[in-house]
Amino acid sequence: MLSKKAKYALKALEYIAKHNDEAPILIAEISENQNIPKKFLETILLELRRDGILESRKGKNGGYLLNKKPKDINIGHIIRLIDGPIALVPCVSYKFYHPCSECENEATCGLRYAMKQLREASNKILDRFSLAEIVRKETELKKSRKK
Amino acid sequence: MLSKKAKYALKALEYIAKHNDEAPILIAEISENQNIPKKFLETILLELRRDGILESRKGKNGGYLLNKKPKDINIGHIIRLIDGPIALVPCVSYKFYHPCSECENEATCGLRYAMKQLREASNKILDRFSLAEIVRKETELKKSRKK
DNA sequence: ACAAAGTCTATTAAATCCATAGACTATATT
DNA sequence: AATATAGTCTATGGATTTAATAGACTTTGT
Repeated sequence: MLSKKAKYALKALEYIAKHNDEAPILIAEISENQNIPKKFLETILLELRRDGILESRKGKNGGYLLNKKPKDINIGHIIRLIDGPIALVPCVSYKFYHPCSECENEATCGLRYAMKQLREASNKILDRFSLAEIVRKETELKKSRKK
Repeated sequence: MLSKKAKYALKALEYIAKHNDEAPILIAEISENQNIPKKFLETILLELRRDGILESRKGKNGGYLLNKKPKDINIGHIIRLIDGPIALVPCVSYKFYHPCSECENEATCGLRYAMKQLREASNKILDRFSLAEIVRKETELKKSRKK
């Protein structure tokens, strides 16, 4: 499961993406609208800024802005940034590769083979979803609901 | 990532599946061969037995046996049993469904839509892998290595 | 000068994970 | 019947991670 932190990060980014044409967005505003503890959110946004996803401005009229286009912000990337590997075992992770301590032979491990298939399928899906796509899908779902 | 417990469970089952024609298999034997702390393994095997995957015999000549055919033991099931949901958010989990506390409208949530696609892709892969398939793949990989 | 806003580091409380201890029960063998 | 073997069960402890908060600091617009 995603940690709350990761979910908060995604929700916050979605909120910012939706209001991105306008002025910088306040932490307090995101916190209230998305029901995220403000102090916790601060540290999350900081992390996203350090990664280059967000840009921030201090002082009056300050706040957060996207530093990339929504279509270039991939949700798999966000999840990995906050929660670490998506793969279920370290020995099949690209970004966080690390041999499994117990395994003798990685090349012939049947379980690893299965986990690799799973990772590949997961990545394929995650690659399809950028922030832009999430927002687009959401408005589409809302429209088809109203009818 | 899988917990150690889940990985131990899978490794232990794989070991038992490989030796299933013969007499019941000792906890101690699995522990030594797979490098799993014995006491920890006890509790894991107990859990698998309670779920009906394993059968046990007490006393002399006792030990553990599979209670199902390897082809009917699905690794997704094992992972869910030990670690809980595979889905990344509770609101798209079949087995552990639970609405996301923060979300207002599940039906129109863009993130949920993405997570649902991911869950479906994951399940599709996991359904392909039974214990039998894992063991088969492992021996196949070993053969092609020797050539 | 001052108020608004983000920055940074440290700390805490609760939960979860990994592992172990120890007393108990059932079974086979002699 | 006695004994050794092997699983059962409950409780507990330490380590790590997660979620959240505190508080002092910096930057910027007016």
